[in-house]
Amino acid sequence: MTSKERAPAVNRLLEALPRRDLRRMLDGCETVKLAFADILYTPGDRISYVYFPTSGFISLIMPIDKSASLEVGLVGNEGMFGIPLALGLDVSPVRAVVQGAGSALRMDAATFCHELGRSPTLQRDIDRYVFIHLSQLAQTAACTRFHVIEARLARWLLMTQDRAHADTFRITQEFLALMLGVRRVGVTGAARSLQKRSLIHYSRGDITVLDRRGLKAASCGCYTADRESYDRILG
Amino acid sequence: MTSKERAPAVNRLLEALPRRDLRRMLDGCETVKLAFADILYTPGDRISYVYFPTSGFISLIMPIDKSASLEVGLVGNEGMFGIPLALGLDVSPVRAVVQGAGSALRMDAATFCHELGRSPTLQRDIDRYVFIHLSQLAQTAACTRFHVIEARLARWLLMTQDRAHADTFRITQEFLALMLGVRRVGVTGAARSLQKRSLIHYSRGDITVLDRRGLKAASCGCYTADRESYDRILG
DNA sequence: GCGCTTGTGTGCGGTAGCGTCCAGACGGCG
DNA sequence: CGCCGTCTGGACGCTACCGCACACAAGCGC
Repeated sequence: MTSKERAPAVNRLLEALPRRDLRRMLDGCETVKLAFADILYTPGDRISYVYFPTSGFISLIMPIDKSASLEVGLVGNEGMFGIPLALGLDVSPVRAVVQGAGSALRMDAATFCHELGRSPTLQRDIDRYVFIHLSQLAQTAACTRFHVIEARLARWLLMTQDRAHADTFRITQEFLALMLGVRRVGVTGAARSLQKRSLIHYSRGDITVLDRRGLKAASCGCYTADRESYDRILG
Repeated sequence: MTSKERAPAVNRLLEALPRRDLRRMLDGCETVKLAFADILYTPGDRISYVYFPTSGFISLIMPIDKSASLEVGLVGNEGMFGIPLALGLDVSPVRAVVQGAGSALRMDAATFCHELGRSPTLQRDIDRYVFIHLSQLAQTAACTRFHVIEARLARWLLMTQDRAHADTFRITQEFLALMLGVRRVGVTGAARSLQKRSLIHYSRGDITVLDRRGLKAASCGCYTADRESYDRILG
Protein backbone atom coordinates (compact mmCIF):
# COMPACT_ATOMS: atom_id res chain seq x y z
CA MET A 1 0.00 0.00 0.00
CA THR A 2 1.88 3.08 -1.14
CA SER A 3 0.88 6.68 -1.01
CA LYS A 4 0.26 6.45 -4.73
CA GLU A 5 -2.61 4.08 -4.25
CA ARG A 6 -5.75 5.06 -6.08
CA ALA A 7 -8.61 3.99 -3.90
CA PRO A 8 -11.14 1.91 -5.81
CA ALA A 9 -14.60 2.38 -4.46
CA VAL A 10 -16.10 -0.94 -5.37
CA ASN A 11 -16.31 -3.27 -8.32
CA ARG A 12 -16.69 -1.75 -11.76
CA LEU A 13 -18.93 -4.50 -13.02
CA LEU A 14 -21.35 -3.74 -10.20
CA GLU A 15 -20.93 0.03 -10.30
CA ALA A 16 -22.29 0.04 -13.81
CA LEU A 17 -25.65 -1.33 -12.66
CA PRO A 18 -28.77 0.79 -12.26
CA ARG A 19 -29.31 1.83 -8.66
CA ARG A 20 -31.99 -0.72 -7.83
CA ASP A 21 -30.04 -3.63 -9.23
CA LEU A 22 -26.88 -2.47 -7.55
CA ARG A 23 -28.69 -2.26 -4.23
CA ARG A 24 -29.96 -5.80 -4.55
CA MET A 25 -26.54 -7.09 -5.55
CA LEU A 26 -24.85 -5.41 -2.62
CA ASP A 27 -27.49 -6.73 -0.29
CA GLY A 28 -26.82 -10.23 -1.54
CA CYS A 29 -23.08 -9.94 -1.13
CA GLU A 30 -20.87 -10.21 1.87
CA THR A 31 -17.42 -8.66 2.08
CA VAL A 32 -14.58 -11.11 2.46
CA LYS A 33 -10.86 -10.74 2.83
CA LEU A 34 -8.69 -12.22 0.12
CA ALA A 35 -5.46 -13.43 1.68
CA PHE A 36 -2.40 -13.77 -0.50
CA ALA A 37 -2.00 -17.23 -2.04
CA ASP A 38 -5.42 -18.42 -0.92
CA ILE A 39 -6.68 -21.03 -3.33
CA LEU A 40 -10.34 -20.34 -3.94
CA TYR A 41 -10.93 -23.12 -6.44
CA THR A 42 -9.11 -25.87 -8.23
CA PRO A 43 -10.16 -27.33 -11.58
CA GLY A 44 -13.29 -29.41 -11.25
CA ASP A 45 -14.46 -27.76 -8.05
CA ARG A 46 -18.08 -26.82 -7.70
CA ILE A 47 -18.42 -23.06 -7.65
CA SER A 48 -20.39 -22.10 -4.58
CA TYR A 49 -19.58 -18.39 -4.59
CA VAL A 50 -18.87 -15.75 -7.17
CA TYR A 51 -16.35 -13.06 -6.28
CA PHE A 52 -16.34 -9.40 -7.23
CA PRO A 53 -12.92 -8.17 -6.12
CA THR A 54 -12.85 -4.64 -4.78
CA SER A 55 -9.22 -4.19 -3.83
CA GLY A 56 -7.68 -7.65 -4.12
CA PHE A 57 -7.20 -9.61 -7.29
CA ILE A 58 -7.28 -13.21 -8.39
CA SER A 59 -5.20 -15.21 -10.80
CA LEU A 60 -6.77 -17.87 -13.02
CA ILE A 61 -4.34 -20.68 -13.58
CA MET A 62 -4.49 -23.68 -15.84
CA PRO A 63 -2.46 -26.58 -14.48
CA ILE A 64 -1.60 -28.92 -17.28
CA ASP A 65 1.01 -31.50 -16.51
CA LYS A 66 2.59 -32.34 -13.24
CA SER A 67 4.35 -29.13 -12.20
CA ALA A 68 3.51 -27.19 -15.33
CA SER A 69 0.91 -24.46 -15.26
CA LEU A 70 0.09 -21.18 -16.90
CA GLU A 71 -1.89 -18.14 -15.90
CA VAL A 72 -4.81 -17.66 -18.25
CA GLY A 73 -6.58 -14.74 -16.65
CA LEU A 74 -6.41 -12.05 -14.02
CA VAL A 75 -9.46 -10.77 -12.17
CA GLY A 76 -9.44 -7.49 -10.31
CA ASN A 77 -12.12 -4.96 -9.54
CA GLU A 78 -12.79 -4.63 -13.25
CA GLY A 79 -14.25 -8.12 -13.37
CA MET A 80 -15.46 -11.15 -11.47
CA PHE A 81 -14.71 -14.74 -10.77
CA GLY A 82 -17.53 -17.10 -11.59
CA ILE A 83 -18.05 -16.90 -15.33
CA PRO A 84 -19.14 -20.54 -15.55
CA LEU A 85 -22.18 -19.78 -13.41
CA ALA A 86 -23.22 -17.10 -15.85
CA LEU A 87 -23.09 -19.82 -18.50
CA GLY A 88 -25.27 -22.18 -16.53
CA LEU A 89 -22.50 -24.42 -15.22
CA ASP A 90 -21.13 -24.65 -11.75
CA VAL A 91 -17.69 -26.13 -12.31
CA SER A 92 -14.45 -24.19 -12.39
CA PRO A 93 -12.16 -25.16 -15.27
CA VAL A 94 -9.22 -23.36 -13.68
CA ARG A 95 -7.43 -22.82 -10.43
CA ALA A 96 -8.27 -19.51 -8.79
CA VAL A 97 -5.56 -18.13 -6.56
CA VAL A 98 -5.43 -14.85 -4.70
CA GLN A 99 -2.59 -12.92 -6.24
CA GLY A 100 -3.04 -9.61 -4.48
CA ALA A 101 -4.35 -9.46 -0.93
CA GLY A 102 -7.41 -7.28 -0.39
CA SER A 103 -11.15 -7.57 -0.31
CA ALA A 104 -13.92 -8.86 -2.48
CA LEU A 105 -17.66 -8.99 -2.49
CA ARG A 106 -18.87 -12.53 -2.46
CA MET A 107 -22.28 -13.86 -3.39
CA ASP A 108 -23.50 -17.39 -3.21
CA ALA A 109 -24.14 -19.16 -6.46
CA ALA A 110 -27.90 -19.54 -6.14
CA THR A 111 -28.46 -15.89 -5.32
CA PHE A 112 -26.23 -14.86 -8.18
CA CYS A 113 -28.12 -16.96 -10.68
CA HIS A 114 -31.36 -15.55 -9.37
CA GLU A 115 -30.16 -11.97 -9.70
CA LEU A 116 -28.89 -12.74 -13.16
CA GLY A 117 -32.44 -13.56 -14.12
CA ARG A 118 -33.82 -10.37 -12.56
CA SER A 119 -31.37 -7.83 -13.96
CA PRO A 120 -31.00 -7.62 -17.72
CA THR A 121 -28.24 -5.06 -17.25
CA LEU A 122 -26.27 -7.45 -15.09
CA GLN A 123 -26.83 -10.20 -17.61
CA ARG A 124 -25.69 -7.99 -20.46
CA ASP A 125 -22.60 -6.66 -18.72
CA ILE A 126 -21.50 -10.08 -17.64
CA ASP A 127 -22.00 -11.44 -21.13
CA ARG A 128 -19.72 -8.68 -22.34
CA TYR A 129 -17.23 -9.52 -19.66
CA VAL A 130 -17.25 -13.12 -20.80
CA PHE A 131 -16.54 -11.95 -24.31
CA ILE A 132 -13.60 -9.87 -23.12
CA HIS A 133 -12.25 -12.78 -21.16
CA LEU A 134 -12.55 -14.93 -24.26
CA SER A 135 -10.71 -12.45 -26.44
CA GLN A 136 -7.97 -11.94 -23.91
CA LEU A 137 -7.55 -15.65 -23.55
CA ALA A 138 -6.95 -15.96 -27.27
CA GLN A 139 -4.53 -13.07 -27.11
CA THR A 140 -2.70 -14.64 -24.19
CA ALA A 141 -2.39 -17.97 -25.97
CA ALA A 142 -0.68 -16.35 -28.93
CA CYS A 143 1.38 -14.02 -26.75
CA THR A 144 2.66 -16.91 -24.69
CA ARG A 145 3.64 -18.72 -27.85
CA PHE A 146 5.50 -15.94 -29.61
CA HIS A 147 6.73 -13.30 -27.27
CA VAL A 148 9.91 -13.37 -25.24
CA ILE A 149 9.90 -13.51 -21.47
CA GLU A 150 10.87 -9.91 -20.97
CA ALA A 151 7.96 -8.56 -23.00
CA ARG A 152 5.55 -10.93 -21.32
CA LEU A 153 6.80 -9.93 -17.92
CA ALA A 154 6.32 -6.26 -18.75
CA ARG A 155 2.78 -7.01 -19.86
CA TRP A 156 2.07 -8.90 -16.69
CA LEU A 157 3.37 -6.11 -14.50
CA LEU A 158 1.18 -3.57 -16.25
CA MET A 159 -1.89 -5.76 -15.94
CA THR A 160 -1.17 -6.33 -12.30
CA GLN A 161 -0.51 -2.69 -11.57
CA ASP A 162 -3.94 -1.87 -12.96
CA ARG A 163 -5.54 -4.35 -10.64
CA ALA A 164 -3.44 -3.55 -7.59
CA HIS A 165 -4.35 0.15 -7.91
CA ALA A 166 -0.85 0.90 -6.71
CA ASP A 167 2.61 1.24 -8.19
CA THR A 168 4.10 -1.17 -5.71
CA PHE A 169 2.94 -4.68 -5.05
CA ARG A 170 4.30 -7.88 -3.65
CA ILE A 171 5.21 -10.78 -5.87
CA THR A 172 8.27 -13.01 -5.86
CA GLN A 173 10.09 -14.09 -8.97
CA GLU A 174 9.31 -17.66 -8.09
CA PHE A 175 5.61 -16.88 -8.26
CA LEU A 176 6.03 -14.86 -11.43
CA ALA A 177 7.71 -17.80 -13.06
CA LEU A 178 4.67 -19.94 -12.30
CA MET A 179 2.37 -17.36 -13.86
CA LEU A 180 4.39 -17.00 -17.03
CA GLY A 181 5.16 -20.69 -17.29
CA VAL A 182 8.93 -20.22 -17.30
CA ARG A 183 11.90 -20.90 -15.02
CA ARG A 184 12.50 -18.68 -12.06
CA VAL A 185 15.90 -17.69 -13.43
CA GLY A 186 14.22 -16.71 -16.65
CA VAL A 187 12.23 -14.17 -14.69
CA THR A 188 15.37 -13.05 -12.87
CA GLY A 189 17.04 -12.24 -16.15
CA ALA A 190 14.06 -10.40 -17.59
CA ALA A 191 13.43 -8.46 -14.38
CA ARG A 192 17.07 -7.46 -14.13
CA SER A 193 16.94 -6.14 -17.64
CA LEU A 194 13.84 -4.07 -16.91
CA GLN A 195 15.40 -2.76 -13.73
CA LYS A 196 18.62 -1.83 -15.48
CA ARG A 197 16.53 0.30 -17.76
CA SER A 198 14.91 1.96 -14.73
CA LEU A 199 11.46 0.76 -15.71
CA ILE A 200 10.92 -1.08 -12.46
CA HIS A 201 12.57 -1.59 -9.12
CA TYR A 202 12.37 -4.78 -7.16
CA SER A 203 13.79 -6.28 -4.04
CA ARG A 204 12.84 -9.41 -2.22
CA GLY A 205 9.27 -9.61 -3.41
CA ASP A 206 8.48 -5.91 -3.60
CA ILE A 207 8.05 -4.69 -7.13
CA THR A 208 7.61 -1.05 -8.02
CA VAL A 209 6.69 0.23 -11.43
CA LEU A 210 8.85 3.31 -12.03
CA ASP A 211 8.11 4.08 -15.65
CA ARG A 212 4.79 2.97 -16.89
CA ARG A 213 5.25 4.40 -20.33
CA GLY A 214 8.61 2.74 -20.73
CA LEU A 215 7.17 -0.52 -19.53
CA LYS A 216 4.48 -0.33 -22.16
CA ALA A 217 7.14 0.12 -24.78
CA ALA A 218 9.03 -2.87 -23.40
CA SER A 219 5.92 -5.02 -23.38
CA CYS A 220 4.42 -6.66 -26.41
CA GLY A 221 1.39 -4.99 -27.90
CA CYS A 222 -0.81 -7.45 -26.04
CA TYR A 223 -1.26 -5.25 -23.00
CA THR A 224 -2.51 -2.35 -25.04
CA ALA A 225 -4.69 -4.62 -27.14
CA ASP A 226 -6.32 -6.00 -24.00
CA ARG A 227 -6.93 -2.58 -22.54
CA GLU A 228 -8.42 -1.27 -25.71
CA SER A 229 -10.84 -4.13 -26.07
CA TYR A 230 -11.91 -3.75 -22.46
CA ASP A 231 -12.47 -0.01 -22.78
CA ARG A 232 -14.32 -0.39 -26.03
CA ILE A 233 -16.72 -2.92 -24.66
CA LEU A 234 -17.18 -2.15 -21.01
CA GLY A 235 -15.72 1.35 -20.72
CA MET B 1 -13.83 -38.52 -48.95
CA THR B 2 -12.95 -42.08 -48.11
CA SER B 3 -15.15 -45.07 -47.73
CA LYS B 4 -14.63 -44.77 -44.02
CA GLU B 5 -16.52 -41.53 -43.88
CA ARG B 6 -19.17 -41.40 -41.22
CA ALA B 7 -21.98 -39.29 -42.59
CA PRO B 8 -23.02 -36.55 -40.19
CA ALA B 9 -26.69 -35.75 -40.50
CA VAL B 10 -26.63 -32.18 -39.37
CA ASN B 11 -25.21 -30.06 -36.61
CA ARG B 12 -25.09 -31.51 -33.13
CA LEU B 13 -25.85 -28.24 -31.43
CA LEU B 14 -29.05 -27.99 -33.43
CA GLU B 15 -29.91 -31.67 -33.26
CA ALA B 16 -30.20 -31.39 -29.51
CA LEU B 17 -33.06 -28.92 -29.74
CA PRO B 18 -36.70 -29.82 -29.17
CA ARG B 19 -38.52 -30.46 -32.41
CA ARG B 20 -40.31 -27.10 -32.60
CA ASP B 21 -37.17 -25.08 -31.94
CA LEU B 22 -35.20 -27.16 -34.38
CA ARG B 23 -37.80 -26.61 -37.04
CA ARG B 24 -37.64 -22.85 -36.56
CA MET B 25 -33.87 -22.85 -36.62
CA LEU B 26 -33.73 -24.86 -39.80
CA ASP B 27 -36.32 -22.60 -41.37
CA GLY B 28 -34.18 -19.60 -40.54
CA CYS B 29 -31.03 -21.13 -41.95
CA GLU B 30 -29.77 -21.48 -45.46
CA THR B 31 -27.25 -24.09 -46.55
CA VAL B 32 -23.98 -22.72 -47.81
CA LYS B 33 -20.85 -24.33 -49.18
CA LEU B 34 -17.65 -23.83 -47.25
CA ALA B 35 -14.76 -23.72 -49.70
CA PHE B 36 -11.30 -24.54 -48.49
CA ALA B 37 -9.33 -21.50 -47.30
CA ASP B 38 -12.31 -19.16 -47.48
CA ILE B 39 -11.89 -16.41 -44.95
CA LEU B 40 -15.24 -15.85 -43.32
CA TYR B 41 -14.15 -13.16 -40.88
CA THR B 42 -11.08 -11.28 -39.82
CA PRO B 43 -10.61 -9.71 -36.38
CA GLY B 44 -12.79 -6.68 -35.93
CA ASP B 45 -15.31 -7.68 -38.60
CA ARG B 46 -18.97 -7.29 -37.87
CA ILE B 47 -20.57 -10.71 -37.64
CA SER B 48 -23.51 -10.80 -39.98
CA TYR B 49 -24.06 -14.55 -40.02
CA VAL B 50 -23.58 -17.41 -37.61
CA TYR B 51 -22.48 -20.75 -39.04
CA PHE B 52 -23.44 -24.22 -37.94
CA PRO B 53 -21.10 -26.49 -39.90
CA THR B 54 -22.62 -29.75 -41.01
CA SER B 55 -19.78 -31.37 -42.92
CA GLY B 56 -17.11 -28.68 -43.25
CA PHE B 57 -15.14 -27.14 -40.44
CA ILE B 58 -13.71 -23.80 -39.54
CA SER B 59 -10.47 -22.73 -37.91
CA LEU B 60 -10.37 -19.83 -35.49
CA ILE B 61 -7.08 -18.06 -35.77
CA MET B 62 -5.59 -15.30 -33.68
CA PRO B 63 -3.15 -13.21 -35.71
CA ILE B 64 -0.77 -11.46 -33.38
CA ASP B 65 2.24 -9.89 -34.99
CA LYS B 66 3.03 -9.51 -38.61
CA SER B 67 3.24 -13.05 -39.91
CA ALA B 68 2.67 -14.73 -36.56
CA SER B 69 -0.62 -16.38 -35.78
CA LEU B 70 -2.01 -19.26 -33.81
CA GLU B 71 -5.10 -21.40 -34.07
CA VAL B 72 -7.24 -20.94 -30.98
CA GLY B 73 -10.27 -23.01 -31.89
CA LEU B 74 -11.76 -25.47 -34.32
CA VAL B 75 -15.43 -25.53 -35.19
CA GLY B 76 -17.05 -28.53 -36.80
CA ASN B 77 -20.53 -29.94 -36.69
CA GLU B 78 -20.20 -30.21 -32.92
CA GLY B 79 -20.33 -26.44 -32.58
CA MET B 80 -20.91 -23.11 -34.21
CA PHE B 81 -19.20 -19.96 -35.28
CA GLY B 82 -20.70 -16.81 -33.82
CA ILE B 83 -20.21 -17.00 -30.07
CA PRO B 84 -19.90 -13.23 -29.74
CA LEU B 85 -23.48 -12.81 -30.91
CA ALA B 86 -24.65 -15.08 -28.15
CA LEU B 87 -22.89 -12.71 -25.78
CA GLY B 88 -24.58 -9.65 -27.18
CA LEU B 89 -21.68 -8.44 -29.32
CA ASP B 90 -21.33 -8.50 -33.06
CA VAL B 91 -17.57 -8.33 -33.53
CA SER B 92 -15.31 -11.25 -34.26
CA PRO B 93 -12.12 -11.25 -32.18
CA VAL B 94 -10.53 -13.87 -34.44
CA ARG B 95 -10.00 -14.82 -38.03
CA ALA B 96 -12.34 -17.57 -39.20
CA VAL B 97 -10.97 -19.69 -42.03
CA VAL B 98 -12.50 -22.72 -43.67
CA GLN B 99 -10.18 -25.57 -42.88
CA GLY B 100 -12.20 -28.43 -44.27
CA ALA B 101 -14.41 -27.94 -47.30
CA GLY B 102 -18.04 -28.92 -46.87
CA SER B 103 -21.34 -27.37 -45.94
CA ALA B 104 -22.77 -25.34 -43.15
CA LEU B 105 -26.10 -23.94 -42.12
CA ARG B 106 -25.96 -20.20 -41.96
CA MET B 107 -28.34 -17.83 -40.19
CA ASP B 108 -28.29 -14.08 -40.23
CA ALA B 109 -27.36 -12.36 -37.02
CA ALA B 110 -30.69 -10.72 -36.27
CA THR B 111 -32.68 -13.91 -36.73
CA PHE B 112 -30.22 -15.78 -34.57
CA CYS B 113 -30.52 -13.29 -31.73
CA HIS B 114 -34.27 -13.45 -32.03
CA GLU B 115 -34.33 -17.23 -31.87
CA LEU B 116 -31.96 -17.12 -28.94
CA GLY B 117 -34.61 -15.19 -27.08
CA ARG B 118 -37.35 -17.65 -28.02
CA SER B 119 -35.65 -20.92 -27.25
CA PRO B 120 -34.34 -21.43 -23.73
CA THR B 121 -32.86 -24.74 -24.82
CA LEU B 122 -30.87 -23.07 -27.55
CA GLN B 123 -29.74 -20.42 -25.12
CA ARG B 124 -28.69 -23.03 -22.60
CA ASP B 125 -26.84 -25.24 -25.05
CA ILE B 126 -24.98 -22.35 -26.56
CA ASP B 127 -24.00 -21.08 -23.14
CA ARG B 128 -22.57 -24.51 -22.50
CA TYR B 129 -20.78 -24.44 -25.79
CA VAL B 130 -19.26 -21.10 -24.86
CA PHE B 131 -18.06 -22.62 -21.64
CA ILE B 132 -16.45 -25.50 -23.48
CA HIS B 133 -14.80 -23.14 -25.89
CA LEU B 134 -13.47 -21.18 -22.94
CA SER B 135 -12.06 -24.25 -21.23
CA GLN B 136 -10.48 -25.53 -24.40
CA LEU B 137 -8.92 -22.17 -25.04
CA ALA B 138 -7.27 -22.27 -21.65
CA GLN B 139 -6.12 -25.81 -22.35
CA THR B 140 -4.74 -24.81 -25.73
CA ALA B 141 -2.84 -21.88 -24.26
CA ALA B 142 -1.05 -24.13 -21.81
CA CYS B 143 -0.60 -26.91 -24.37
CA THR B 144 0.98 -24.53 -26.82
CA ARG B 145 3.35 -23.33 -24.16
CA PHE B 146 4.55 -26.66 -22.84
CA HIS B 147 4.11 -29.45 -25.33
CA VAL B 148 6.43 -30.35 -28.14
CA ILE B 149 5.43 -30.01 -31.77
CA GLU B 150 4.95 -33.71 -32.34
CA ALA B 151 2.43 -34.08 -29.52
CA ARG B 152 0.60 -30.95 -30.57
CA LEU B 153 0.47 -32.16 -34.14
CA ALA B 154 -0.98 -35.46 -33.02
CA ARG B 155 -3.61 -33.62 -31.03
CA TRP B 156 -4.47 -31.44 -33.97
CA LEU B 157 -4.85 -34.40 -36.28
CA LEU B 158 -7.21 -36.12 -33.88
CA MET B 159 -9.30 -33.01 -33.44
CA THR B 160 -9.47 -32.55 -37.17
CA GLN B 161 -10.30 -36.14 -37.86
CA ASP B 162 -13.28 -35.81 -35.54
CA ARG B 163 -14.53 -32.81 -37.45
CA ALA B 164 -13.76 -34.13 -40.90
CA HIS B 165 -15.72 -37.30 -40.16
CA ALA B 166 -13.16 -39.13 -42.25
CA ASP B 167 -9.77 -40.71 -41.77
CA THR B 168 -8.29 -38.84 -44.69
CA PHE B 169 -8.31 -35.13 -45.18
CA ARG B 170 -6.37 -32.53 -47.06
CA ILE B 171 -3.94 -30.22 -45.33
CA THR B 172 -0.45 -29.20 -46.31
CA GLN B 173 2.40 -28.94 -43.86
CA GLU B 174 2.67 -25.28 -44.67
CA PHE B 175 -0.86 -24.76 -43.45
CA LEU B 176 -0.32 -26.95 -40.42
CA ALA B 177 2.65 -24.83 -39.46
CA LEU B 178 0.43 -21.76 -39.46
CA MET B 179 -2.09 -23.48 -37.20
CA LEU B 180 0.46 -24.65 -34.70
CA GLY B 181 2.50 -21.47 -34.85
CA VAL B 182 5.73 -23.20 -35.85
CA ARG B 183 8.00 -23.46 -38.89
CA ARG B 184 7.00 -25.61 -41.79
CA VAL B 185 10.09 -27.77 -41.37
CA GLY B 186 9.12 -28.26 -37.76
CA VAL B 187 5.91 -29.86 -38.96
CA THR B 188 7.85 -31.91 -41.51
CA GLY B 189 9.97 -33.40 -38.77
CA ALA B 190 7.06 -34.17 -36.48
CA ALA B 191 4.96 -35.61 -39.29
CA ARG B 192 7.81 -37.79 -40.46
CA SER B 193 8.21 -39.15 -36.99
CA LEU B 194 4.52 -40.01 -36.75
CA GLN B 195 4.61 -41.62 -40.18
CA LYS B 196 7.68 -43.65 -39.31
CA ARG B 197 5.69 -45.10 -36.44
CA SER B 198 2.83 -45.92 -38.82
CA LEU B 199 0.41 -43.67 -37.01
CA ILE B 200 -0.33 -41.60 -40.08
CA HIS B 201 0.40 -41.53 -43.75
CA TYR B 202 0.77 -38.37 -45.75
CA SER B 203 1.72 -37.31 -49.21
CA ARG B 204 1.44 -33.95 -50.86
CA GLY B 205 -1.34 -32.61 -48.73
CA ASP B 206 -3.28 -35.79 -48.14
CA ILE B 207 -3.13 -36.98 -44.58
CA THR B 208 -4.53 -40.29 -43.43
CA VAL B 209 -4.86 -41.34 -39.84
CA LEU B 210 -3.81 -44.98 -39.70
CA ASP B 211 -3.73 -45.66 -35.99
CA ARG B 212 -6.01 -43.52 -33.94
CA ARG B 213 -5.14 -45.20 -30.69
CA GLY B 214 -1.44 -44.80 -31.30
CA LEU B 215 -1.96 -41.20 -32.24
CA LYS B 216 -3.72 -40.60 -28.97
CA ALA B 217 -0.75 -42.04 -27.16
CA ALA B 218 1.60 -39.81 -29.15
CA SER B 219 -0.48 -36.74 -28.41
CA CYS B 220 -0.45 -34.85 -25.18
CA GLY B 221 -3.33 -35.44 -22.82
CA CYS B 222 -4.98 -32.29 -24.13
CA TYR B 223 -6.97 -34.06 -26.81
CA THR B 224 -8.51 -36.46 -24.36
CA ALA B 225 -9.12 -33.68 -21.86
CA ASP B 226 -10.99 -31.67 -24.48
CA ARG B 227 -13.11 -34.61 -25.53
CA GLU B 228 -14.01 -35.49 -22.01
CA SER B 229 -15.10 -32.00 -21.15
CA TYR B 230 -17.20 -31.81 -24.29
CA ASP B 231 -18.88 -35.14 -23.65
CA ARG B 232 -19.51 -34.33 -20.03
CA ILE B 233 -21.19 -31.04 -20.79
CA LEU B 234 -22.88 -31.44 -24.14
CA GLY B 235 -22.87 -35.20 -24.63
C1' DG C 1 25.44 -12.07 17.10
C1' DC C 2 24.05 -16.66 14.91
C1' DG C 3 21.43 -19.43 12.22
C1' DC C 4 17.55 -20.06 9.25
C1' DT C 5 14.35 -19.04 5.79
C1' DT C 6 13.40 -16.73 1.81
C1' DG C 7 14.60 -14.39 -2.23
C1' DT C 8 17.95 -13.39 -5.93
C1' DG C 9 22.04 -14.21 -9.07
C1' DT C 10 25.33 -17.27 -11.75
C1' DG C 11 27.15 -20.79 -14.40
C1' DC C 12 26.95 -24.93 -17.13
C1' DG C 13 25.72 -28.10 -20.67
C1' DG C 14 21.71 -29.40 -23.24
C1' DT C 15 17.70 -28.92 -26.51
C1' DA C 16 13.64 -27.48 -29.10
C1' DG C 17 12.74 -24.66 -32.26
C1' DC C 18 14.14 -20.60 -35.37
C1' DG C 19 15.42 -18.36 -40.12
C1' DT C 20 17.23 -19.40 -44.25
C1' DC C 21 18.50 -21.59 -48.32
C1' DC C 22 18.83 -25.26 -51.28
C1' DA C 23 17.59 -29.99 -53.01
C1' DG C 24 14.72 -33.49 -54.34
C1' DA C 25 10.20 -35.39 -55.64
C1' DC C 26 5.74 -35.76 -57.23
C1' DG C 27 1.99 -34.56 -60.28
C1' DG C 28 -0.51 -31.85 -63.53
C1' DC C 29 -0.35 -29.69 -67.95
C1' DG C 30 1.09 -28.16 -72.36
C1' DC D 1 7.73 -36.09 -73.12
C1' DG D 2 9.47 -32.23 -70.61
C1' DC D 3 8.41 -28.20 -67.83
C1' DC D 4 6.88 -26.07 -63.71
C1' DG D 5 4.44 -25.28 -59.53
C1' DT D 6 3.63 -27.42 -55.26
C1' DC D 7 4.95 -30.16 -51.58
C1' DT D 8 8.47 -32.30 -48.71
C1' DG D 9 13.26 -33.07 -46.78
C1' DG D 10 17.84 -31.76 -45.22
C1' DA D 11 21.54 -28.73 -43.55
C1' DC D 12 23.44 -24.59 -41.59
C1' DG D 13 24.39 -21.71 -37.51
C1' DC D 14 21.76 -19.36 -34.03
C1' DT D 15 18.77 -18.05 -29.96
C1' DA D 16 15.78 -18.47 -26.15
C1' DC D 17 14.97 -21.12 -22.85
C1' DC D 18 15.55 -25.44 -20.00
C1' DG D 19 17.19 -28.26 -15.76
C1' DC D 20 20.12 -28.31 -12.34
C1' DA D 21 23.23 -27.06 -8.80
C1' DC D 22 25.33 -23.89 -6.16
C1' DA D 23 26.49 -19.15 -4.25
C1' DC D 24 25.19 -15.07 -2.17
C1' DA D 25 22.32 -11.73 0.43
C1' DA D 26 18.78 -9.73 3.03
C1' DG D 27 15.65 -10.04 6.75
C1' DC D 28 13.84 -12.45 11.12
C1' DG D 29 13.70 -14.95 15.51
C1' DC D 30 16.08 -15.97 19.31
